[in-house]
Amino acid sequence: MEKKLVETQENILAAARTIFAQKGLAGARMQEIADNAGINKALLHYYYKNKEKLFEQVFEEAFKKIIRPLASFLADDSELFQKIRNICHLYHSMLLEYPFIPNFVMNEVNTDPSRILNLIQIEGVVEGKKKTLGQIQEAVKIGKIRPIDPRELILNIISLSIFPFASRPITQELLYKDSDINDVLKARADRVADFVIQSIKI
Amino acid sequence: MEKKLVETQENILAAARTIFAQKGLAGARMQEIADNAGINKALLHYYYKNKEKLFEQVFEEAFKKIIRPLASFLADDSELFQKIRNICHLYHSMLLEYPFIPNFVMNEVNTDPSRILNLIQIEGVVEGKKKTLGQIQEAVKIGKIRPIDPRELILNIISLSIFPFASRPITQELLYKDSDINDVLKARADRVADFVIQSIKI
DNA sequence: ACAGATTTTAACCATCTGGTTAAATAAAAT
DNA sequence: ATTTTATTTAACCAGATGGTTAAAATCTGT
Repeated sequence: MEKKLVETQENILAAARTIFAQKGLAGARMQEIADNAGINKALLHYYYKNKEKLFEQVFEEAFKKIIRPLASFLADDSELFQKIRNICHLYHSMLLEYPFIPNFVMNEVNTDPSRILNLIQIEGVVEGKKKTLGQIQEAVKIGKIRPIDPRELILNIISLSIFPFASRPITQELLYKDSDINDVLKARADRVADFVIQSIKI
Repeated sequence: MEKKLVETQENILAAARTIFAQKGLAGARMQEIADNAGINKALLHYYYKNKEKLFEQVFEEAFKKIIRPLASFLADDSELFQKIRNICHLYHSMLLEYPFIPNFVMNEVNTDPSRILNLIQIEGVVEGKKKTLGQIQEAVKIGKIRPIDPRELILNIISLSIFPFASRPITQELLYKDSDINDVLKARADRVADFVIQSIKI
Protein backbone atom coordinates (compact mmCIF):
# COMPACT_ATOMS: atom_id res chain seq x y z
CA MET A 1 0.00 0.00 0.00
CA GLU A 2 2.75 2.36 1.02
CA LYS A 3 4.31 1.84 -2.38
CA LYS A 4 1.34 3.10 -4.38
CA LEU A 5 0.83 6.03 -2.08
CA VAL A 6 4.39 7.15 -2.52
CA GLU A 7 4.33 6.44 -6.20
CA THR A 8 1.27 8.58 -6.81
CA GLN A 9 2.74 11.37 -4.73
CA GLU A 10 5.93 11.20 -6.74
CA ASN A 11 3.93 11.29 -9.98
CA ILE A 12 2.18 14.40 -8.77
CA LEU A 13 5.42 16.09 -7.78
CA ALA A 14 7.10 15.21 -11.06
CA ALA A 15 4.16 16.59 -13.00
CA ALA A 16 4.03 19.70 -10.83
CA ARG A 17 7.74 20.31 -11.38
CA THR A 18 7.28 20.15 -15.12
CA ILE A 19 4.22 22.36 -15.31
CA PHE A 20 5.28 24.92 -12.70
CA ALA A 21 8.73 25.21 -14.26
CA GLN A 22 7.24 25.81 -17.67
CA LYS A 23 4.36 28.12 -16.78
CA GLY A 24 4.99 29.42 -13.29
CA LEU A 25 2.59 29.46 -10.37
CA ALA A 26 0.05 31.74 -12.04
CA GLY A 27 0.15 30.01 -15.43
CA ALA A 28 -0.04 26.42 -14.18
CA ARG A 29 -3.41 24.65 -14.18
CA MET A 30 -4.32 22.04 -11.60
CA GLN A 31 -6.11 20.08 -14.32
CA GLU A 32 -2.95 19.97 -16.41
CA ILE A 33 -0.88 18.81 -13.45
CA ALA A 34 -3.42 16.07 -12.77
CA ASP A 35 -3.39 14.97 -16.42
CA ASN A 36 0.38 15.00 -16.46
CA ALA A 37 0.46 12.86 -13.32
CA GLY A 38 -2.01 10.39 -14.83
CA ILE A 39 -4.71 11.03 -12.24
CA ASN A 40 -7.78 13.23 -11.90
CA LYS A 41 -8.29 16.57 -10.24
CA ALA A 42 -10.19 15.16 -7.28
CA LEU A 43 -7.32 12.89 -6.38
CA LEU A 44 -4.84 15.69 -6.83
CA HIS A 45 -6.69 17.67 -4.18
CA TYR A 46 -6.86 14.54 -2.06
CA TYR A 47 -3.06 14.62 -1.90
CA TYR A 48 -2.48 18.37 -1.86
CA LYS A 49 -5.01 20.65 -0.25
CA ASN A 50 -4.45 23.45 -2.76
CA LYS A 51 -2.28 24.82 -5.50
CA GLU A 52 -0.25 27.03 -3.20
CA LYS A 53 0.73 24.11 -0.93
CA LEU A 54 1.79 22.01 -3.89
CA PHE A 55 3.73 24.89 -5.31
CA GLU A 56 5.51 25.58 -2.05
CA GLN A 57 6.82 22.05 -1.86
CA VAL A 58 8.04 22.08 -5.46
CA PHE A 59 9.60 25.49 -5.08
CA GLU A 60 11.34 24.63 -1.83
CA GLU A 61 12.90 21.53 -3.38
CA ALA A 62 14.07 23.52 -6.39
CA PHE A 63 15.51 26.31 -4.31
CA LYS A 64 17.46 23.85 -2.21
CA LYS A 65 18.95 22.31 -5.34
CA ILE A 66 20.24 25.75 -6.24
CA ILE A 67 21.52 26.74 -2.83
CA ARG A 68 23.14 23.45 -1.86
CA PRO A 69 26.07 23.53 -4.28
CA LEU A 70 26.84 27.02 -3.07
CA ALA A 71 26.67 25.91 0.55
CA SER A 72 29.02 23.05 -0.29
CA PHE A 73 31.44 25.44 -1.89
CA LEU A 74 31.37 27.82 1.04
CA ALA A 75 31.91 25.01 3.56
CA ASP A 76 34.53 23.18 1.52
CA ASP A 77 37.97 22.99 3.17
CA SER A 78 39.92 22.32 -0.03
CA GLU A 79 42.50 24.55 -1.61
CA LEU A 80 40.90 27.48 -3.48
CA PHE A 81 41.40 26.36 -7.08
CA GLN A 82 40.16 22.89 -6.25
CA LYS A 83 37.09 24.41 -4.58
CA ILE A 84 36.36 26.35 -7.74
CA ARG A 85 36.56 23.20 -9.80
CA ASN A 86 34.29 21.47 -7.31
CA ILE A 87 31.48 24.00 -7.41
CA CYS A 88 31.58 24.18 -11.19
CA HIS A 89 31.13 20.44 -11.39
CA LEU A 90 28.43 20.41 -8.74
CA TYR A 91 26.39 23.02 -10.58
CA HIS A 92 26.82 21.53 -13.99
CA SER A 93 25.89 18.01 -12.99
CA MET A 94 22.88 19.26 -11.06
CA LEU A 95 21.72 21.51 -13.90
CA LEU A 96 22.14 18.86 -16.55
CA GLU A 97 19.69 16.80 -14.53
CA TYR A 98 17.34 19.68 -13.68
CA PRO A 99 17.87 22.30 -16.36
CA PHE A 100 14.60 24.07 -15.62
CA ILE A 101 15.52 25.07 -12.09
CA PRO A 102 17.34 28.39 -12.54
CA ASN A 103 14.57 29.96 -14.56
CA PHE A 104 11.90 28.64 -12.29
CA VAL A 105 13.54 29.82 -9.09
CA MET A 106 14.61 33.23 -10.37
CA ASN A 107 11.21 33.91 -11.80
CA GLU A 108 9.24 33.07 -8.70
CA VAL A 109 11.69 34.88 -6.47
CA ASN A 110 11.19 37.90 -8.67
CA THR A 111 7.41 37.62 -8.36
CA ASP A 112 7.49 37.19 -4.60
CA PRO A 113 10.92 37.91 -3.04
CA SER A 114 9.67 37.14 0.46
CA ARG A 115 9.46 33.46 -0.47
CA ILE A 116 13.18 32.88 0.00
CA LEU A 117 13.68 34.83 3.19
CA ASN A 118 12.89 31.77 5.31
CA LEU A 119 14.75 29.34 3.08
CA ILE A 120 17.99 31.22 2.70
CA GLN A 121 19.13 31.04 6.30
CA ILE A 122 19.19 27.27 6.53
CA GLU A 123 21.63 24.83 4.99
CA GLY A 124 24.63 26.27 6.79
CA VAL A 125 25.33 28.94 4.24
CA VAL A 126 26.03 31.65 6.75
CA GLU A 127 28.90 29.94 8.57
CA GLY A 128 30.66 28.77 5.43
CA LYS A 129 30.46 32.18 3.86
CA LYS A 130 32.76 33.82 6.37
CA LYS A 131 35.31 31.08 5.92
CA THR A 132 35.48 31.23 2.15
CA LEU A 133 35.41 35.00 1.92
CA GLY A 134 38.39 34.95 4.29
CA GLN A 135 40.14 32.28 2.27
CA ILE A 136 39.85 34.33 -0.92
CA GLN A 137 41.01 37.48 0.85
CA GLU A 138 43.98 35.58 2.19
CA ALA A 139 44.82 34.27 -1.28
CA VAL A 140 44.87 37.86 -2.50
CA LYS A 141 47.05 38.98 0.38
CA ILE A 142 49.73 36.32 -0.10
CA GLY A 143 49.81 36.98 -3.84
CA LYS A 144 48.34 33.64 -4.88
CA ILE A 145 45.63 35.40 -6.93
CA ARG A 146 45.10 38.87 -8.33
CA PRO A 147 43.23 41.44 -6.25
CA ILE A 148 39.49 40.83 -6.46
CA ASP A 149 36.50 41.37 -4.19
CA PRO A 150 35.73 37.87 -2.84
CA ARG A 151 32.01 38.34 -3.31
CA GLU A 152 32.62 39.30 -6.90
CA LEU A 153 34.61 36.16 -7.53
CA ILE A 154 31.81 34.02 -6.15
CA LEU A 155 29.22 35.90 -8.17
CA ASN A 156 31.27 35.38 -11.33
CA ILE A 157 31.58 31.66 -10.78
CA ILE A 158 27.86 31.31 -10.22
CA SER A 159 27.00 33.51 -13.20
CA LEU A 160 29.15 31.46 -15.54
CA SER A 161 27.74 28.21 -14.21
CA ILE A 162 24.03 29.01 -14.12
CA PHE A 163 23.26 31.61 -16.77
CA PRO A 164 23.75 29.38 -19.81
CA PHE A 165 21.03 27.09 -18.48
CA ALA A 166 18.63 29.88 -17.68
CA SER A 167 19.10 31.42 -21.10
CA ARG A 168 19.22 28.18 -23.02
CA PRO A 169 16.47 28.82 -25.61
CA ILE A 170 18.03 32.12 -26.66
CA THR A 171 21.62 30.92 -26.45
CA GLN A 172 20.79 27.86 -28.51
CA GLU A 173 19.09 29.88 -31.22
CA LEU A 174 21.82 32.50 -31.22
CA LEU A 175 25.10 30.64 -30.81
CA TYR A 176 24.54 26.92 -31.06
CA LYS A 177 21.93 26.59 -33.75
CA ASP A 178 23.80 23.87 -35.61
CA SER A 179 25.40 21.95 -32.75
CA ASP A 180 23.86 20.19 -29.77
CA ILE A 181 23.86 22.63 -26.88
CA ASN A 182 23.47 19.80 -24.40
CA ASP A 183 26.89 18.45 -25.33
CA VAL A 184 28.27 21.96 -25.02
CA LEU A 185 26.88 22.33 -21.52
CA LYS A 186 28.16 18.90 -20.56
CA ALA A 187 31.72 19.87 -21.41
CA ARG A 188 31.40 23.27 -19.80
CA ALA A 189 32.14 22.52 -16.14
CA ASP A 190 35.89 22.15 -16.73
CA ARG A 191 35.96 25.07 -19.12
CA VAL A 192 34.29 27.42 -16.68
CA ALA A 193 36.64 26.44 -13.89
CA ASP A 194 39.65 26.99 -16.15
CA PHE A 195 38.27 30.31 -17.33
CA VAL A 196 37.90 31.56 -13.77
CA ILE A 197 41.21 30.24 -12.50
CA GLN A 198 43.03 31.61 -15.52
CA SER A 199 41.58 35.02 -14.76
CA ILE A 200 42.63 35.22 -11.12
CA LYS A 201 45.87 33.27 -10.89
CA ILE A 202 49.16 35.14 -10.98
CA MET B 1 -4.93 66.12 -28.93
CA GLU B 2 -2.03 64.08 -30.16
CA LYS B 3 -0.22 64.85 -26.94
CA LYS B 4 -2.81 63.31 -24.65
CA LEU B 5 -3.21 60.28 -26.87
CA VAL B 6 0.50 59.56 -26.77
CA GLU B 7 0.72 60.32 -23.08
CA THR B 8 -2.02 57.86 -22.18
CA GLN B 9 -0.48 55.23 -24.39
CA GLU B 10 2.86 55.74 -22.71
CA ASN B 11 1.21 55.48 -19.30
CA ILE B 12 -0.31 52.19 -20.32
CA LEU B 13 2.97 50.82 -21.62
CA ALA B 14 4.86 51.90 -18.52
CA ALA B 15 2.28 50.23 -16.32
CA ALA B 16 2.28 47.11 -18.47
CA ARG B 17 6.07 46.88 -18.29
CA THR B 18 5.97 47.03 -14.51
CA ILE B 19 3.19 44.51 -14.05
CA PHE B 20 4.23 42.05 -16.75
CA ALA B 21 7.84 42.12 -15.55
CA GLN B 22 6.75 41.38 -12.01
CA LYS B 23 4.03 38.80 -12.62
CA GLY B 24 4.46 37.55 -16.16
CA LEU B 25 1.80 37.26 -18.83
CA ALA B 26 -0.34 34.76 -16.93
CA GLY B 27 -0.07 36.50 -13.57
CA ALA B 28 -0.75 40.03 -14.76
CA ARG B 29 -4.26 41.46 -14.43
CA MET B 30 -5.68 43.95 -16.89
CA GLN B 31 -7.39 45.74 -14.01
CA GLU B 32 -4.07 46.17 -12.24
CA ILE B 33 -2.43 47.53 -15.37
CA ALA B 34 -5.30 49.98 -15.80
CA ASP B 35 -5.04 51.12 -12.18
CA ASN B 36 -1.30 51.48 -12.50
CA ALA B 37 -1.76 53.59 -15.62
CA GLY B 38 -4.30 55.81 -13.90
CA ILE B 39 -7.16 54.86 -16.21
CA ASN B 40 -10.02 52.37 -16.22
CA LYS B 41 -10.34 48.98 -17.84
CA ALA B 42 -12.65 50.14 -20.61
CA LEU B 43 -10.13 52.70 -21.78
CA LEU B 44 -7.33 50.17 -21.58
CA HIS B 45 -9.20 47.98 -24.03
CA TYR B 46 -9.92 51.05 -26.13
CA TYR B 47 -6.17 51.38 -26.64
CA TYR B 48 -5.19 47.72 -26.74
CA LYS B 49 -7.60 45.19 -28.12
CA ASN B 50 -6.54 42.48 -25.70
CA LYS B 51 -3.98 41.38 -23.18
CA GLU B 52 -1.98 39.39 -25.70
CA LYS B 53 -1.50 42.38 -28.03
CA LEU B 54 -0.37 44.57 -25.17
CA PHE B 55 1.97 41.90 -23.96
CA GLU B 56 3.48 41.38 -27.38
CA GLN B 57 4.42 45.02 -27.68
CA VAL B 58 5.99 45.12 -24.22
CA PHE B 59 7.83 41.87 -24.77
CA GLU B 60 9.15 42.89 -28.17
CA GLU B 61 10.55 46.12 -26.76
CA ALA B 62 12.20 44.25 -23.91
CA PHE B 63 13.68 41.59 -26.13
CA LYS B 64 15.17 44.20 -28.42
CA LYS B 65 16.82 45.87 -25.45
CA ILE B 66 18.52 42.57 -24.69
CA ILE B 67 19.51 41.67 -28.23
CA ARG B 68 20.73 45.09 -29.35
CA PRO B 69 23.91 45.28 -27.24
CA LEU B 70 24.84 41.87 -28.53
CA ALA B 71 24.20 42.94 -32.12
CA SER B 72 26.37 46.00 -31.51
CA PHE B 73 29.14 43.83 -30.18
CA LEU B 74 29.00 41.46 -33.11
CA ALA B 75 29.01 44.27 -35.66
CA ASP B 76 31.66 46.34 -33.88
CA ASP B 77 34.88 46.84 -35.88
CA SER B 78 37.08 47.69 -32.91
CA GLU B 79 40.00 45.70 -31.59
CA LEU B 80 38.88 42.66 -29.59
CA PHE B 81 39.65 43.81 -26.04
CA GLN B 82 38.02 47.15 -26.72
CA LYS B 83 34.94 45.38 -28.08
CA ILE B 84 34.70 43.38 -24.87
CA ARG B 85 34.85 46.56 -22.81
CA ASN B 86 32.18 48.07 -25.04
CA ILE B 87 29.63 45.30 -24.68
CA CYS B 88 30.13 45.14 -20.93
CA HIS B 89 29.36 48.82 -20.66
CA LEU B 90 26.42 48.61 -23.02
CA TYR B 91 24.82 45.85 -21.00
CA HIS B 92 25.48 47.39 -17.64
CA SER B 93 24.12 50.81 -18.54
CA MET B 94 21.05 49.28 -20.14
CA LEU B 95 20.39 46.95 -17.21
CA LEU B 96 20.85 49.64 -14.60
CA GLU B 97 18.02 51.47 -16.35
CA TYR B 98 15.84 48.39 -16.97
CA PRO B 99 16.89 45.83 -14.37
CA PHE B 100 13.73 43.78 -14.78
CA ILE B 101 14.37 42.86 -18.41
CA PRO B 102 16.53 39.71 -18.13
CA ASN B 103 14.13 37.92 -15.85
CA PHE B 104 11.13 38.98 -17.84
CA VAL B 105 12.54 37.93 -21.20
CA MET B 106 14.05 34.65 -20.05
CA ASN B 107 10.89 33.67 -18.29
CA GLU B 108 8.55 34.30 -21.17
CA VAL B 109 10.92 32.72 -23.66
CA ASN B 110 10.94 29.68 -21.43
CA THR B 111 7.15 29.60 -21.34
CA ASP B 112 6.80 30.02 -25.10
CA PRO B 113 10.10 29.63 -27.00
CA SER B 114 8.43 30.28 -30.37
CA ARG B 115 7.98 33.91 -29.38
CA ILE B 116 11.57 34.84 -30.21
CA LEU B 117 11.91 32.94 -33.47
CA ASN B 118 10.63 35.91 -35.47
CA LEU B 119 12.46 38.50 -33.44
CA ILE B 120 15.88 36.92 -33.39
CA GLN B 121 16.62 37.20 -37.10
CA ILE B 122 16.35 40.97 -37.28
CA GLU B 123 18.73 43.62 -36.05
CA GLY B 124 21.64 42.41 -38.17
CA VAL B 125 22.79 39.81 -35.68
CA VAL B 126 23.46 37.15 -38.29
CA GLU B 127 25.98 39.09 -40.37
CA GLY B 128 27.92 40.44 -37.41
CA LYS B 129 28.17 37.03 -35.83
CA LYS B 130 30.33 35.58 -38.58
CA LYS B 131 32.68 38.55 -38.37
CA THR B 132 33.23 38.42 -34.63
CA LEU B 133 33.53 34.65 -34.42
CA GLY B 134 36.24 34.95 -37.09
CA GLN B 135 37.94 37.77 -35.24
CA ILE B 136 38.16 35.71 -32.06
CA GLN B 137 39.42 32.67 -33.93
CA GLU B 138 42.07 34.82 -35.57
CA ALA B 139 43.13 36.20 -32.19
CA VAL B 140 43.63 32.63 -31.00
CA LYS B 141 45.58 31.70 -34.10
CA ILE B 142 48.04 34.60 -33.88
CA GLY B 143 48.53 33.96 -30.19
CA LYS B 144 46.93 37.16 -28.98
CA ILE B 145 44.62 35.18 -26.68
CA ARG B 146 44.56 31.68 -25.24
CA PRO B 147 42.71 28.96 -27.12
CA ILE B 148 38.95 29.23 -26.54
CA ASP B 149 35.82 28.42 -28.49
CA PRO B 150 34.61 31.82 -29.74
CA ARG B 151 31.01 31.04 -28.89
CA GLU B 152 32.07 30.15 -25.38
CA LEU B 153 33.83 33.45 -24.94
CA ILE B 154 30.72 35.34 -26.02
CA LEU B 155 28.53 33.26 -23.75
CA ASN B 156 30.84 33.96 -20.82
CA ILE B 157 30.77 37.70 -21.38
CA ILE B 158 26.99 37.72 -21.53
CA SER B 159 26.64 35.46 -18.51
CA LEU B 160 28.83 37.70 -16.39
CA SER B 161 26.99 40.81 -17.55
CA ILE B 162 23.39 39.69 -17.27
CA PHE B 163 23.13 37.03 -14.56
CA PRO B 164 23.72 39.32 -11.57
CA PHE B 165 20.69 41.35 -12.61
CA ALA B 166 18.48 38.35 -13.18
CA SER B 167 19.44 36.89 -9.82
CA ARG B 168 19.47 40.13 -7.91
CA PRO B 169 17.06 39.27 -5.07
CA ILE B 170 19.01 36.12 -4.20
CA THR B 171 22.43 37.64 -4.76
CA GLN B 172 21.58 40.61 -2.62
CA GLU B 173 20.33 38.47 0.25
CA LEU B 174 23.26 36.10 -0.04
CA LEU B 175 26.32 38.24 -0.78
CA TYR B 176 25.47 41.91 -0.46
CA LYS B 177 23.12 42.03 2.47
CA ASP B 178 24.96 44.89 4.15
CA SER B 179 26.06 46.93 1.15
CA ASP B 180 24.05 48.53 -1.64
CA ILE B 181 23.97 46.09 -4.52
CA ASN B 182 23.08 48.87 -6.94
CA ASP B 183 26.44 50.50 -6.36
CA VAL B 184 28.09 47.12 -6.83
CA LEU B 185 26.39 46.63 -10.18
CA LYS B 186 27.24 50.15 -11.25
CA ALA B 187 30.94 49.50 -10.78
CA ARG B 188 30.76 46.08 -12.35
CA ALA B 189 31.05 46.89 -16.07
CA ASP B 190 34.80 47.57 -15.87
CA ARG B 191 35.38 44.67 -13.51
CA VAL B 192 33.68 42.16 -15.76
CA ALA B 193 35.63 43.34 -18.80
CA ASP B 194 38.89 43.07 -16.85
CA PHE B 195 37.94 39.65 -15.55
CA VAL B 196 37.32 38.35 -19.06
CA ILE B 197 40.36 39.96 -20.65
CA GLN B 198 42.59 38.76 -17.85
CA SER B 199 41.37 35.23 -18.46
CA ILE B 200 42.06 35.11 -22.20
CA LYS B 201 45.08 37.32 -22.73
CA ILE B 202 48.50 35.77 -22.98
C1' DA C 1 -14.41 -12.20 2.94
C1' DC C 2 -13.94 -7.99 5.22
C1' DA C 3 -12.39 -3.40 6.40
C1' DG C 4 -9.98 0.44 5.20
C1' DA C 5 -7.66 3.16 2.04
C1' DT C 6 -7.19 4.73 -2.81
C1' DT C 7 -9.06 6.23 -7.13
C1' DT C 8 -12.61 7.44 -10.38
C1' DT C 9 -16.68 9.65 -11.99
C1' DA C 10 -19.29 13.39 -12.58
C1' DA C 11 -21.57 16.95 -11.25
C1' DC C 12 -21.47 21.25 -8.95
C1' DC C 13 -20.21 26.05 -7.15
C1' DA C 14 -18.19 30.47 -6.20
C1' DT C 15 -15.02 33.44 -7.86
C1' DC C 16 -12.07 35.69 -10.90
C1' DT C 17 -11.04 37.62 -15.18
C1' DG C 18 -10.84 39.12 -19.96
C1' DG C 19 -13.59 41.46 -22.64
C1' DT C 20 -17.96 44.09 -24.13
C1' DT C 21 -21.49 47.51 -24.22
C1' DA C 22 -24.04 51.68 -24.01
C1' DA C 23 -24.82 55.88 -22.26
C1' DA C 24 -23.06 59.98 -20.20
C1' DT C 25 -19.16 63.49 -19.86
C1' DA C 26 -15.36 65.94 -20.75
C1' DA C 27 -12.04 67.75 -23.81
C1' DA C 28 -10.26 69.23 -28.22
C1' DA C 29 -10.47 70.41 -33.00
C1' DT C 30 -13.04 72.54 -36.71
C1' DA D 1 -21.31 76.06 -31.90
C1' DT D 2 -20.74 71.78 -33.52
C1' DT D 3 -18.44 67.74 -34.42
C1' DT D 4 -15.11 64.47 -33.19
C1' DT D 5 -12.31 62.17 -29.97
C1' DA D 6 -11.02 60.66 -25.35
C1' DT D 7 -12.57 59.13 -20.92
C1' DT D 8 -15.58 57.58 -17.28
C1' DT D 9 -19.20 54.96 -15.24
C1' DA D 10 -21.34 50.95 -14.37
C1' DA D 11 -23.26 47.12 -15.43
C1' DC D 12 -22.95 42.85 -17.71
C1' DC D 13 -21.40 38.24 -19.77
C1' DA D 14 -19.11 33.98 -20.92
C1' DG D 15 -15.57 31.11 -19.97
C1' DA D 16 -12.00 29.34 -17.17
C1' DT D 17 -10.39 27.76 -12.89
C1' DG D 18 -9.67 26.34 -8.05
C1' DG D 19 -11.85 23.70 -5.15
C1' DT D 20 -15.73 20.58 -3.18
C1' DT D 21 -18.76 16.74 -2.73
C1' DA D 22 -20.84 12.27 -2.61
C1' DA D 23 -21.31 7.98 -4.32
C1' DA D 24 -19.41 4.23 -6.68
C1' DA D 25 -15.57 1.33 -7.85
C1' DT D 26 -11.11 -0.59 -7.18
C1' DC D 27 -7.41 -2.10 -4.74
C1' DT D 28 -4.75 -4.05 -0.66
C1' DG D 29 -3.54 -5.98 3.59
C1' DT D 30 -5.38 -9.16 6.93
